[in-house]
Amino acid sequence: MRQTKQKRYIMEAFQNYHGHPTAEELYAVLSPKHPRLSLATVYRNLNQFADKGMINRVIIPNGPTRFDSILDFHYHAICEECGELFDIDSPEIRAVDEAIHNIKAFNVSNYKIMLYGTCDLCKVKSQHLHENPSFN
Amino acid sequence: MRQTKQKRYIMEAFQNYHGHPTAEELYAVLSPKHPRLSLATVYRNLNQFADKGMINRVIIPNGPTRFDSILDFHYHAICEECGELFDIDSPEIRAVDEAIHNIKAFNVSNYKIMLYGTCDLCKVKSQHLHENPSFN
DNA sequence: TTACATGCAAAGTATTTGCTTCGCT
DNA sequence: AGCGAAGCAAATACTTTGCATGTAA
Repeated sequence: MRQTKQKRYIMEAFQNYHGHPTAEELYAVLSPKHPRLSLATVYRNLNQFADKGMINRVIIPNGPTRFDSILDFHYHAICEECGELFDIDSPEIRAVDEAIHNIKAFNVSNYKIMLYGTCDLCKVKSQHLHENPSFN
Repeated sequence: MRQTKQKRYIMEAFQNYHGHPTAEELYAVLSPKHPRLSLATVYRNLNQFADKGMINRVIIPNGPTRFDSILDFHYHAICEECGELFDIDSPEIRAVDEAIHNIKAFNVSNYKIMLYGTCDLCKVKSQHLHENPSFN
């Protein structure tokens, strides 16, 4: 993998990005400063980084692929209220992973899991709304 | 949901289809007998059936959505050799489901999981190849 | 210098939608 | 009769690819 300034720009923008950007989102950040950068290059490089294991691809059902800088073990969860993607880890999640490794059938070598629920912020919001319907 | 002959054709083709068809695959089966049937109608009806809980939508990472007639609890697994999608159930899989229900964070209300491994047929094939490299 | 990367536009894949017409109920 | 559904084509969303040019090693 050859060093290019595009690769550096993309990796830098990715690391400064809070959350889990899509290729388009990174392109939107980079495009103003680097008008000649093309979306295809962003896609190509993010895919290359992911293939090399430098970053994580998070496939979203019914949505664009997002990328994740956390390489350590964790799960992903989508908040059904706000649509945001979150990184999740806990002892209970380790227990899920362990249970999956116990599956004997099918030579299971790998898996993808996506959790759906409510993030902390949306949980608080709906509580306030419940207590005071004019809250927004 | 209004009764139409298209709905009947699609549901019938779906039930006669062995495995997990995509909208395109069902359309390919139906199109010769019903040349006026449109792919959009197949999509619209499969989505309607799924929304009504009559059939199951199986979202495939990097691939077209497949549909499943089994409504009972089970998981899905993709064979990494042949690409086929399989229905899976076993006590170990129930244990995974249980472990997921034990997750306290994020108010997890739902999840999607896809297992990757090797199906029985491909397992046998690769054993034969191992024992006799000319096997095919 | 040469092989890989980029930019750009075009194509690809999967699916949905606008709109007119059709046909259940 | 009225309104949801079908047919068709076009649009959409996301992503990849072909090809000429650029540039890192």
